[in-house]
Amino acid sequence: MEIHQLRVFREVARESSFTRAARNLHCAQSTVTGQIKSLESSLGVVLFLRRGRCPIELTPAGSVLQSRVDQLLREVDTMGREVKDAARHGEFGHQRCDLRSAHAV
Amino acid sequence: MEIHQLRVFREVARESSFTRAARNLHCAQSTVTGQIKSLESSLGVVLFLRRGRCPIELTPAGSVLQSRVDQLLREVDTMGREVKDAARHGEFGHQRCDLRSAHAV
DNA sequence: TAAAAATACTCCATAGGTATTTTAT
DNA sequence: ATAAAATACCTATGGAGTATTTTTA
Repeated sequence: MEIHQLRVFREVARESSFTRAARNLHCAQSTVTGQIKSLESSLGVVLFLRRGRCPIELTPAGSVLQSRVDQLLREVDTMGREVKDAARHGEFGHQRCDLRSAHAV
Repeated sequence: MEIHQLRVFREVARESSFTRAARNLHCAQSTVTGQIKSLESSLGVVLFLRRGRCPIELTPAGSVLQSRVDQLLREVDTMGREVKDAARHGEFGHQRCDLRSAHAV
């Protein structure tokens, strides 16, 4: 289970469509299929019932994931923002914060 | 930022050492270095101050990440468990839960 | 038959390893 | 000198694409 796979999952579940999710995510439909497949195999569960035709349907496992994934991705994004903020205007009374020189090789 | 990178980060921060983290995670020291580097580059920040010698030290950005990552990974693991549980003994009064046949190709 | 997902294939990026070098104590 | 991290290099996996096939409403 990886974060980028959860983002793909969220979009597929929201759209009930691999094709529309791919359009919204600016990637190929086969990429979405692959991401969902590898997410499913890492979890050991099937998340969507495919019927060769839109709209696809969530399995019980997929429903549970959908009910959790939004909140989790929000927390991930918040965490990322806070980490970046700490690097930018963070605690410089903390000695040896040579982040800029370390960054600018 | 990916989940496996956050697991590596958590262990490095806990141990204050790339080498010990690698041992605990059963992987090579250079793998840990690489994971932390790619995490840092995806976030655009430096997380550890390296001094060619143990123990390494967290930057302000690294400290913020450390203060959040445990909780987040716990939620990830909980979510994974719940998804698997839903597939195993989940809502079978929900019609067409043919997960087993879909699984056993 | 038409729209959507799966598949086959190719390509490239990167995860992960071993061996070595650099660095700081 | 020694212990730890960085680096160089190699391989294998998998992410991402295009083109095609399969499926079902």
